Amino acid sequence: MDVTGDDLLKMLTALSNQHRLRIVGLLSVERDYVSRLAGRLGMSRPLLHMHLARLEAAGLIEGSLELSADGKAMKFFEVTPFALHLTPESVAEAVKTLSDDRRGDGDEK
Amino acid sequence: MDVTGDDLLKMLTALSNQHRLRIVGLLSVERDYVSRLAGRLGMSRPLLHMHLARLEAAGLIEGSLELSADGKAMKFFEVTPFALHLTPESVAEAVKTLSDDRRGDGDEK
DNA sequence: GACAGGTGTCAGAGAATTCTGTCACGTGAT
DNA sequence: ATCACGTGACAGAATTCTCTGACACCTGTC
Repeated sequence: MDVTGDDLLKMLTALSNQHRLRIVGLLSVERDYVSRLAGRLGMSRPLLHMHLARLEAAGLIEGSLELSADGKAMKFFEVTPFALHLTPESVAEAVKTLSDDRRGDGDEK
Repeated sequence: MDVTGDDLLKMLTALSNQHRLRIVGLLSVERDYVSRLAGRLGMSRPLLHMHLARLEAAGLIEGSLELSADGKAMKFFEVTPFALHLTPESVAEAVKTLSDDRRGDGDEK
Protein backbone atom coordinates (compact mmCIF):
# COMPACT_ATOMS: atom_id res chain seq x y z
CA MET A 1 0.00 0.00 0.00
CA ASP A 2 1.07 3.54 -0.50
CA VAL A 3 0.71 5.58 2.62
CA THR A 4 -1.41 5.70 5.71
CA GLY A 5 -4.70 7.53 5.56
CA ASP A 6 -3.39 10.25 7.78
CA ASP A 7 -0.42 10.90 5.53
CA LEU A 8 -2.59 10.87 2.44
CA LEU A 9 -4.90 13.43 3.96
CA LYS A 10 -1.96 15.59 4.89
CA MET A 11 -0.58 15.43 1.37
CA LEU A 12 -3.93 16.22 -0.20
CA THR A 13 -4.46 19.11 2.17
CA ALA A 14 -0.99 20.39 1.32
CA LEU A 15 -1.71 20.26 -2.40
CA SER A 16 -5.19 21.72 -2.24
CA ASN A 17 -4.00 25.26 -2.68
CA GLN A 18 -3.16 27.26 -5.74
CA HIS A 19 0.07 28.70 -4.34
CA ARG A 20 1.38 25.42 -3.02
CA LEU A 21 0.60 23.68 -6.28
CA ARG A 22 2.56 26.38 -8.03
CA ILE A 23 5.45 26.01 -5.62
CA VAL A 24 5.70 22.30 -6.34
CA GLY A 25 5.54 23.06 -10.04
CA LEU A 26 8.45 25.47 -9.85
CA LEU A 27 10.56 23.34 -7.55
CA SER A 28 10.09 20.25 -9.66
CA VAL A 29 11.91 22.05 -12.46
CA GLU A 30 14.58 23.74 -10.41
CA ARG A 31 15.51 23.91 -6.76
CA ASP A 32 15.44 27.38 -5.31
CA TYR A 33 15.81 29.35 -2.11
CA VAL A 34 13.14 31.20 -0.22
CA SER A 35 13.70 34.83 -1.13
CA ARG A 36 14.11 34.20 -4.82
CA LEU A 37 11.11 31.91 -4.84
CA ALA A 38 9.04 34.60 -3.17
CA GLY A 39 10.02 37.02 -5.88
CA ARG A 40 9.15 34.59 -8.64
CA LEU A 41 5.79 33.81 -7.14
CA GLY A 42 4.98 37.36 -6.19
CA MET A 43 4.24 36.70 -2.57
CA SER A 44 5.68 37.85 0.73
CA ARG A 45 8.35 35.87 2.53
CA PRO A 46 6.28 35.13 5.63
CA LEU A 47 3.45 33.79 3.52
CA LEU A 48 5.75 31.66 1.41
CA HIS A 49 7.41 30.43 4.54
CA MET A 50 4.09 29.15 5.82
CA HIS A 51 3.29 27.37 2.58
CA LEU A 52 6.73 25.81 2.43
CA ALA A 53 6.36 24.59 5.99
CA ARG A 54 3.06 22.97 5.09
CA LEU A 55 4.51 21.24 2.05
CA GLU A 56 7.52 20.06 3.98
CA ALA A 57 5.35 18.75 6.82
CA ALA A 58 3.49 16.68 4.26
CA GLY A 59 6.77 15.29 2.96
CA LEU A 60 6.36 16.71 -0.52
CA ILE A 61 9.37 18.99 -0.46
CA GLU A 62 12.55 19.15 1.52
CA GLY A 63 14.68 22.07 2.59
CA SER A 64 18.35 22.30 3.40
CA LEU A 65 20.21 25.27 4.76
CA GLU A 66 23.33 25.99 2.77
CA LEU A 67 26.01 28.62 2.80
CA SER A 68 26.74 30.56 -0.34
CA ALA A 69 30.25 31.60 -1.37
CA ASP A 70 29.84 35.01 0.22
CA GLY A 71 28.77 33.57 3.53
CA LYS A 72 25.01 34.09 3.30
CA ALA A 73 22.79 31.42 4.72
CA MET A 74 20.29 30.31 2.09
CA LYS A 75 17.63 27.70 2.51
CA PHE A 76 17.19 25.69 -0.64
CA PHE A 77 14.08 23.67 -1.26
CA GLU A 78 13.56 20.81 -3.66
CA VAL A 79 10.76 18.35 -4.29
CA THR A 80 10.84 14.80 -3.04
CA PRO A 81 9.98 12.35 -5.84
CA PHE A 82 6.53 11.46 -4.56
CA ALA A 83 4.12 9.34 -6.58
CA LEU A 84 0.50 9.28 -5.50
CA HIS A 85 -1.87 7.08 -7.40
CA LEU A 86 -5.37 8.23 -6.57
CA THR A 87 -8.26 5.94 -7.44
CA PRO A 88 -11.50 5.12 -5.64
CA GLU A 89 -9.93 1.84 -4.54
CA SER A 90 -6.74 3.39 -3.20
CA VAL A 91 -8.79 5.95 -1.31
CA ALA A 92 -10.92 3.22 0.20
CA GLU A 93 -7.76 1.43 1.24
CA ALA A 94 -6.28 4.54 2.81
CA VAL A 95 -9.47 5.38 4.68
CA LYS A 96 -9.06 2.22 6.72
CA THR A 97 -6.02 3.72 8.38
CA LEU A 98 -7.53 7.12 9.03
CA SER A 99 -7.22 8.18 12.63
CA ASP A 100 -10.65 8.76 14.04
CA ASP A 101 -10.82 11.67 16.38
CA ARG A 102 -14.52 11.25 16.98
CA ARG A 103 -15.04 7.76 18.25
CA GLY A 104 -13.63 4.30 18.00
CA ASP A 105 -13.79 3.04 14.45
CA GLY A 106 -15.10 -0.45 14.66
CA ASP A 107 -15.51 -3.03 11.98
CA GLU A 108 -18.65 -1.71 10.49
CA LYS A 109 -19.68 -3.72 7.53
CA MET B 1 -2.55 14.28 -20.20
CA ASP B 2 -4.59 14.22 -17.11
CA VAL B 3 -6.72 17.24 -16.40
CA THR B 4 -6.48 20.99 -16.41
CA GLY B 5 -4.91 22.71 -13.44
CA ASP B 6 -8.22 24.10 -12.36
CA ASP B 7 -9.86 20.70 -12.32
CA LEU B 8 -6.95 19.18 -10.49
CA LEU B 9 -7.13 21.84 -7.83
CA LYS B 10 -10.84 21.28 -7.48
CA MET B 11 -10.36 17.54 -7.06
CA LEU B 12 -7.59 17.98 -4.53
CA THR B 13 -9.64 20.47 -2.57
CA ALA B 14 -12.55 18.05 -2.61
CA LEU B 15 -10.40 15.22 -1.28
CA SER B 16 -8.58 17.25 1.33
CA ASN B 17 -11.09 16.51 4.02
CA GLN B 18 -11.47 13.59 6.35
CA HIS B 19 -15.18 13.22 5.86
CA ARG B 20 -15.08 13.45 2.12
CA LEU B 21 -12.26 10.95 1.94
CA ARG B 22 -14.36 8.61 4.01
CA ILE B 23 -17.35 9.17 1.79
CA VAL B 24 -15.37 8.19 -1.28
CA GLY B 25 -14.08 5.17 0.56
CA LEU B 26 -17.57 3.98 1.42
CA LEU B 27 -19.04 4.72 -1.98
CA SER B 28 -16.24 2.95 -3.80
CA VAL B 29 -17.32 -0.26 -2.13
CA GLU B 30 -21.05 0.19 -2.36
CA ARG B 31 -23.35 2.85 -3.71
CA ASP B 32 -25.64 4.33 -1.14
CA TYR B 33 -28.25 6.99 -0.56
CA VAL B 34 -28.00 10.11 1.52
CA SER B 35 -29.83 9.26 4.73
CA ARG B 36 -28.25 5.85 5.16
CA LEU B 37 -24.85 7.27 4.39
CA ALA B 38 -25.36 9.94 7.02
CA GLY B 39 -26.17 7.27 9.55
CA ARG B 40 -23.11 5.22 8.65
CA LEU B 41 -20.83 8.22 8.86
CA GLY B 42 -22.41 9.64 11.97
CA MET B 43 -23.03 13.09 10.58
CA SER B 44 -26.06 15.23 10.01
CA ARG B 45 -27.83 15.20 6.67
CA PRO B 46 -27.30 18.88 5.92
CA LEU B 47 -23.59 18.52 6.51
CA LEU B 48 -23.36 15.39 4.41
CA HIS B 49 -25.35 17.14 1.74
CA MET B 50 -22.72 19.85 1.54
CA HIS B 51 -19.86 17.38 1.31
CA LEU B 52 -21.61 15.37 -1.37
CA ALA B 53 -22.22 18.52 -3.37
CA ARG B 54 -18.53 19.34 -3.17
CA LEU B 55 -17.47 15.91 -4.31
CA GLU B 56 -19.98 15.91 -7.11
CA ALA B 57 -18.86 19.36 -8.25
CA ALA B 58 -15.32 18.01 -8.51
CA GLY B 59 -16.56 15.13 -10.64
CA LEU B 60 -15.51 12.46 -8.17
CA ILE B 61 -18.96 11.10 -7.40
CA GLU B 62 -22.27 11.16 -9.18
CA GLY B 63 -25.79 11.14 -7.81
CA SER B 64 -29.00 9.90 -9.34
CA LEU B 65 -32.46 10.24 -7.95
CA GLU B 66 -34.28 6.95 -7.95
CA LEU B 67 -37.59 5.65 -6.70
CA SER B 68 -37.67 2.73 -4.32
CA ALA B 69 -40.32 -0.01 -4.46
CA ASP B 70 -42.44 1.76 -1.87
CA GLY B 71 -42.42 5.04 -3.74
CA LYS B 72 -39.79 6.93 -1.76
CA ALA B 73 -37.46 9.17 -3.66
CA MET B 74 -33.90 8.25 -2.81
CA LYS B 75 -30.79 9.86 -4.14
CA PHE B 76 -28.11 7.29 -4.74
CA PHE B 77 -24.50 8.28 -5.05
CA GLU B 78 -21.66 6.32 -6.59
CA VAL B 79 -18.04 7.06 -7.37
CA THR B 80 -16.85 7.86 -10.84
CA PRO B 81 -13.80 5.76 -11.77
CA PHE B 82 -11.26 8.55 -11.52
CA ALA B 83 -7.53 7.93 -11.74
CA LEU B 84 -5.20 10.70 -10.66
CA HIS B 85 -1.50 10.12 -10.96
CA LEU B 86 0.25 12.71 -8.82
CA THR B 87 3.95 13.27 -9.31
CA PRO B 88 6.09 16.41 -9.24
CA GLU B 89 6.13 16.35 -13.03
CA SER B 90 2.37 15.97 -13.45
CA VAL B 91 1.84 18.80 -10.98
CA ALA B 92 4.24 21.00 -12.91
CA GLU B 93 2.34 20.17 -16.07
CA ALA B 94 -1.03 20.98 -14.50
CA VAL B 95 0.19 24.25 -13.05
CA LYS B 96 0.67 25.58 -16.57
CA THR B 97 -3.09 25.57 -17.03
CA LEU B 98 -3.94 27.15 -13.71
CA SER B 99 -6.23 30.12 -14.06
CA ASP B 100 -4.97 33.26 -12.36
CA ASP B 101 -8.07 34.24 -10.50
CA ARG B 102 -6.70 36.88 -8.23
CA ARG B 103 -9.46 39.38 -8.83
CA GLY B 104 -11.62 40.28 -11.81
CA ASP B 105 -11.97 37.06 -13.71
CA GLY B 106 -11.66 38.36 -17.18
CA ASP B 107 -10.61 36.28 -20.13
CA GLU B 108 -11.10 32.73 -19.17
CA LYS B 109 -12.11 30.38 -21.87
C1' DG C 1 28.16 52.39 12.03
C1' DA C 2 24.99 51.88 8.26
C1' DC C 3 23.42 49.14 4.55
C1' DA C 4 22.01 45.13 1.71
C1' DG C 5 20.44 40.50 1.37
C1' DG C 6 19.77 36.24 3.44
C1' DT C 7 17.12 33.76 7.40
C1' DG C 8 12.97 33.02 10.76
C1' DT C 9 8.81 34.32 13.90
C1' DC C 10 5.11 36.71 15.96
C1' DA C 11 0.24 39.03 16.54
C1' DG C 12 -3.83 40.07 14.46
C1' DA C 13 -7.12 41.14 10.67
C1' DG C 14 -9.76 39.13 6.79
C1' DA C 15 -11.79 35.39 4.28
C1' DA C 16 -13.18 30.83 3.52
C1' DT C 17 -14.69 26.47 5.26
C1' DT C 18 -17.06 23.57 8.42
C1' DC C 19 -20.90 22.51 11.24
C1' DT C 20 -25.47 22.88 13.69
C1' DG C 21 -29.68 24.39 14.00
C1' DT C 22 -34.43 24.64 11.86
C1' DC C 23 -37.60 24.71 8.25
C1' DA C 24 -40.36 23.03 4.09
C1' DC C 25 -41.80 19.45 0.61
C1' DG C 26 -43.37 14.68 -0.96
C1' DT C 27 -45.04 9.84 -0.39
C1' DG C 28 -46.87 5.59 1.93
C1' DA C 29 -48.73 3.48 6.05
C1' DT C 30 -51.32 3.81 10.37
C1' DA D 1 -54.63 13.85 10.13
C1' DT D 2 -50.57 12.06 11.97
C1' DC D 3 -46.46 9.59 11.76
C1' DA D 4 -42.13 7.76 9.62
C1' DC D 5 -38.70 8.26 6.18
C1' DG D 6 -36.93 10.13 2.15
C1' DT D 7 -35.44 14.75 -0.12
C1' DG D 8 -33.56 19.80 -0.27
C1' DA D 9 -32.39 24.70 1.42
C1' DC D 10 -31.67 28.52 4.50
C1' DA D 11 -29.42 31.49 8.37
C1' DG D 12 -25.81 31.91 11.66
C1' DA D 13 -22.10 30.41 14.84
C1' DA D 14 -17.58 28.21 15.34
C1' DT D 15 -13.49 26.99 13.42
C1' DT D 16 -9.71 26.98 10.36
C1' DC D 17 -6.96 28.87 6.68
C1' DT D 18 -4.83 32.78 4.40
C1' DC D 19 -2.34 36.96 4.34
C1' DT D 20 0.01 41.35 5.88
C1' DG D 21 2.82 44.00 8.73
C1' DA D 22 6.55 44.57 11.86
C1' DC D 23 10.16 42.52 14.39
C1' DA D 24 14.87 40.12 15.42
C1' DC D 25 19.12 37.64 13.93
C1' DC D 26 23.42 36.71 10.97
C1' DT D 27 27.25 37.83 7.58
C1' DG D 28 29.89 40.59 4.25
C1' DT D 29 30.64 45.25 2.17
C1' DC D 30 30.80 50.49 1.86
